[in-house]
Amino acid sequence: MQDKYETKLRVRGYRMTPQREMIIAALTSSDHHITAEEIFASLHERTRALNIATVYRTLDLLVEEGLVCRTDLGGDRVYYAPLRHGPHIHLVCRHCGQVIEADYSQIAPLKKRLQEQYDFAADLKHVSFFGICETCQSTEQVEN
Amino acid sequence: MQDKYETKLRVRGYRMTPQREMIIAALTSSDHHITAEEIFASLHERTRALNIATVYRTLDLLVEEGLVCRTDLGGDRVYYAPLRHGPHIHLVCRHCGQVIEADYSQIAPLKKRLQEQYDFAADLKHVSFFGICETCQSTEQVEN
DNA sequence: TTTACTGCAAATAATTTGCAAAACT
DNA sequence: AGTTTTGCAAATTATTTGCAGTAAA
Repeated sequence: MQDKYETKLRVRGYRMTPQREMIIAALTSSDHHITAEEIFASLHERTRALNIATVYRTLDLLVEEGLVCRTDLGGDRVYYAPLRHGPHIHLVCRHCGQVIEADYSQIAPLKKRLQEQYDFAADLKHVSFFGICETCQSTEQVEN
Repeated sequence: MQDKYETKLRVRGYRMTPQREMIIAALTSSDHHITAEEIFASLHERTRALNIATVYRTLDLLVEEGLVCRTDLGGDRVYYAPLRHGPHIHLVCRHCGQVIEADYSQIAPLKKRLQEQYDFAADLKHVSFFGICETCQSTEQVEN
């Protein structure tokens, strides 16, 4: 699985290093969105051969090469995820922080309408929407 | 126009100060989204009786009181705008930075669908979508 | 007079960067 | 060997905060 990433990077002229291998492994083994800091923390407890700056640089590289998706899930940290699932929507609960992944087909009509009516080519492939999830709706009052 | 803001704040027990007046005036007179730094800069060139920290604190207050909308338009700064228009969508061009305001009705169906299918109450009142605007589409290649 | 509000300067905190040393190919 | 990549530590930058002084009410 990580092999694909490594092969692509090699083919494109990048070098493969233990650090990059670790980071890719951490990314692909996590099935959720993950921050640079989380990747660093999970790896750093085993080996000291990794620096947080390298994590950021590698993530930037992976995003630029289109192998990883960078997502804003609110808050101050940026999240990363492998692209394997393809486009999807993030439904981020403001109360419990849970992230539900909704089907991309949900916004296809919207994308079409924005193009037609505003001539705007919206990139909705990894959009995040904020709100309140089912569980928290029953607990909290909905301010909507 | 600003009077409404000031009245509401007074009624809710807040004090009215020259600084808050200035900030509210700057916000309401700007018909676009504006950053804290921009507000500060525009006011500070006339009077030294204003501090950037006060701008941030006042904006926080106005947002908490529901009088101003805080919006993430990508990039590292946060944008603010008076709520007068009511809910709307921001279409942010990644190329030229232009922000088109699209009608909220565009996403009403999406909101409904997310509620039905995922039991998720999405807050889409001031959503931003990133993409390429008409002008830039003809200039640039569309990576979509 | 009371206590909210402001100014100032220092603190945060995620991310970035310069540069010399290390290590892929 | 030659160039990319890394580690380290310092820089960046929007925003926040502690605190003492100022000013609404």
